[in-house]
Amino acid sequence: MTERKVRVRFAPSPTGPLHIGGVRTALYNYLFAKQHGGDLIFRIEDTDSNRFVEGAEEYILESFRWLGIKFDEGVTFGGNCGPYRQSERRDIYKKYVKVLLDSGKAYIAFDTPEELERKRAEVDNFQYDASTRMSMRNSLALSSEEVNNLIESGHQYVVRFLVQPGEKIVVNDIIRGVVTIDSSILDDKVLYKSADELPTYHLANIVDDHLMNISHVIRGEEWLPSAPLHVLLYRAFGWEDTMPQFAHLSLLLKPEGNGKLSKRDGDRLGFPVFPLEWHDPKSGAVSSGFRESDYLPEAVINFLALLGWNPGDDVEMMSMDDLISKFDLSKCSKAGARFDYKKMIWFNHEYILRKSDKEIAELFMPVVEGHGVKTDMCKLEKIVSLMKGRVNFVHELWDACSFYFIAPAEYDEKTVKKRWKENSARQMGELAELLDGLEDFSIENQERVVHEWIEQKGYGMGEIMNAFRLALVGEGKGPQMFDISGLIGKKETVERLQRAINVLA
RNA sequence: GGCGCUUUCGUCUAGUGGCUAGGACACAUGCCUCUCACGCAUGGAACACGGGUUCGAUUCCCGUAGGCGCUACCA
Repeated sequence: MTERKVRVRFAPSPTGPLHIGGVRTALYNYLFAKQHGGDLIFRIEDTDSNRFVEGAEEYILESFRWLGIKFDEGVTFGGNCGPYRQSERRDIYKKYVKVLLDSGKAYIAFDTPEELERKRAEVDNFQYDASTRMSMRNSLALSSEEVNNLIESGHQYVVRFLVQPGEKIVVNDIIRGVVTIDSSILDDKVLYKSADELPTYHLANIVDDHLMNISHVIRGEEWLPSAPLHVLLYRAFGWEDTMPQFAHLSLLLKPEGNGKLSKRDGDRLGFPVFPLEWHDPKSGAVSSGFRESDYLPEAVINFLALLGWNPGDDVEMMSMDDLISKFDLSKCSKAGARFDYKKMIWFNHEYILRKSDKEIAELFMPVVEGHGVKTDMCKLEKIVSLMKGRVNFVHELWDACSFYFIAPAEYDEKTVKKRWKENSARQMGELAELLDGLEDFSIENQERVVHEWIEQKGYGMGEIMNAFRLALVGEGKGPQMFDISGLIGKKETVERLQRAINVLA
């Protein structure tokens, strides 16, 4: 077999925000394409006009821009296989529906949805297939005259695929190996609806993948049961020799309990399941997104890549380039993976640690300004360097370090009880005087002078430092004391000391 | 119900016909220390069950059970 150029696609339906499982599928497609120097195509599968949601397509595109997943071809990206929106490919599908009809591989059926509904209610496990099709209203059971009359009198119809029973169909899956099923369990799937002149997923999918030269279909496990049908369709068109290779990915499951991951889990446990915040145009409901919840895109990518795939070594921190070089479809796990959002938070922490102080300071600046504080980048970078290791999210930096900008309005009761002793007011008074007299207010000099003074007076290091901290911070937290006083400056340090003495005395 | 997929610590997973079954998250303890964190160290914690095959099965085979998915004129 000649080596084919790798061409893969991500083909969502514009029915709402992009689920995080879909993001992972897109990511795996991207990694696979880039590793093989291939193309990733963005196709919109909007063959169900009833489920179209305004803004969904733009949302999906924006999500991938944020995550750094790039497409080579498709809707908004151009390419030679367009149009890439299925609703704009009606004429193409009609042509292939006719091919199937003419060759007897498909037939026309007039049964209305209501009739089928009734049938399903009457007959247990009713299925439109070899065992039932001759008793239904279709072009196999009716005379061609009747069929023509029905069409000409304006009856709506569908085109169904004619499945021959009793055949073993083999699907070769990169992740799961050989999957064999009996064609008898398949039903005569609807491929086309005259009502909206659009195909269903199955037909559109096969025609497009063929016409767009797709080499590998990497998609969710929910498609595995229909893979045999797809094989049959490739065969019916005579395209079996260029049929793409399949890889069916396991699904993402709830962090706890049973079932697949849903938006409700995120709401309940406090994490997003969508890349970006989504405002539902109909209900007005707002769903949180990773971006707005302050996750770094690199962290989301890294976490998602490892959910259902593992390079086989112990390395967990990987950039997009690392992932591209290491990714391996055959190493994807077969079983579903629970969405371990706590580990994702850890990844975010690690990425904050790895980013430069400057990068984090730039992300943090709007948060600071949002609290009505004006500061300069230089100071903020210093603060970030002292504090970034303590947080999981950039916005948490504010709670961790607001004391750099704002003097404590009150003093934490428990800390006061523990750290503010009988002698504290007097000692802090001495300290204020000592620091106020300092010419050189550098961290090093403060430290030297204060330590000398503590030793000379015979004070305890802890009693002084903890009371000092309470005065500057308002509670018992923060980095080394002189890193605080040094940054807020002599005047502010002395003022805060004096205020504490007055309030707590 | 039918069909298919699947099963290693609580979670994500590595791995093997013979190993003290490895790593990470989470959890616990300790160290560090002027506090709170970070960090570091240590610890507990798994081969779903029952039959085979085999000198020996977590690993191979068959069942059972659990989990997941599909079963639309949705994707």
